Amino acid sequence: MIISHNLKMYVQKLRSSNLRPTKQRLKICQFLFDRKKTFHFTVEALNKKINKNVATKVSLATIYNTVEAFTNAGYLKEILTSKNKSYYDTNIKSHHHFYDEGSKELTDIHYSQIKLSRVPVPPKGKKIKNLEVVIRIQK
Amino acid sequence: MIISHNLKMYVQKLRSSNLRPTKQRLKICQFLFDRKKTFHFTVEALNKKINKNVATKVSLATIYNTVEAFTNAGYLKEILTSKNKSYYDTNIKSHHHFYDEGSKELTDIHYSQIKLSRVPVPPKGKKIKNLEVVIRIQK
DNA sequence: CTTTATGCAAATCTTTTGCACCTGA
DNA sequence: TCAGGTGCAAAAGATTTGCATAAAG
Repeated sequence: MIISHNLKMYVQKLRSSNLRPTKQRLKICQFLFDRKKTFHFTVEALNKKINKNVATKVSLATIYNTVEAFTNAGYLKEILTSKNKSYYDTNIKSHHHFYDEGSKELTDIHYSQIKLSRVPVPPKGKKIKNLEVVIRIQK
Repeated sequence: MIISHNLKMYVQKLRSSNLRPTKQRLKICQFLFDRKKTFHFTVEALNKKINKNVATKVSLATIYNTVEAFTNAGYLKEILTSKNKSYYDTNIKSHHHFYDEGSKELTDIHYSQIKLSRVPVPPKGKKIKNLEVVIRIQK
């Protein structure tokens, strides 16, 4: 296991969200956040990457639990797509996506690339949590 | 089975998409399109409704096949949501949705309610198929 | 008669759950 | 110690697939 100099930071981060900094969670934090660029992933893909060539594997259930916990804590954002697979994004800033139906790949669209000049009022008693634009593209 | 005066219309519609007008497809057409308002559904819900109190049931596999065929033919639109369930919409016109995370319900937003003043250029070799805005709401 | 669709059950895939064991505070 | 987390395997839920039968053209 690679020891990240960011480990302490992740411990704090987890603590501040009332999540115990367990080995598994820290490992997943490092994998997700020790990088220059944000990225998209599915749980299946994350599981494969995390458990590739390691002695002690993190169980799939724990990966599911952790991704959900991180999403609730605001470390990850779930991306809307069609079809039955959940995509997550380590970029939690407001932004949008191209979704290529052929390759099923997602590409970020920077927030400033889309401008909404008119947004509807939410139904009574509800407030807007977020707004996502997905542009489906094809050849 | 209720005989719709729109039956002939559906036969034509199916033929024009190279889909054989089978009993099952016509039944589903009637259920989906013989109404004043468009609506959203999941395959599971459609299956229940179609097969409620009928002598000869349409099999679930056929319902899946038909929904896919109708989507490819442009009679239905798949809606983007989180989580592993596909929603379809009989409203194929460009429009958007509120998605209530609590109740998991979708509400239409008329396309004129949202105005985009800036839309990005799609990647090379690709073109925009459609653009959807999903506004997540919560209490 | 030939092609395409249907029905059923089994298979697959993703996600959730129950529960015994472990671990961080 | 003890509440919360993990691992495993089983269960659940959604969708797909294979194949024999039936219906459409």
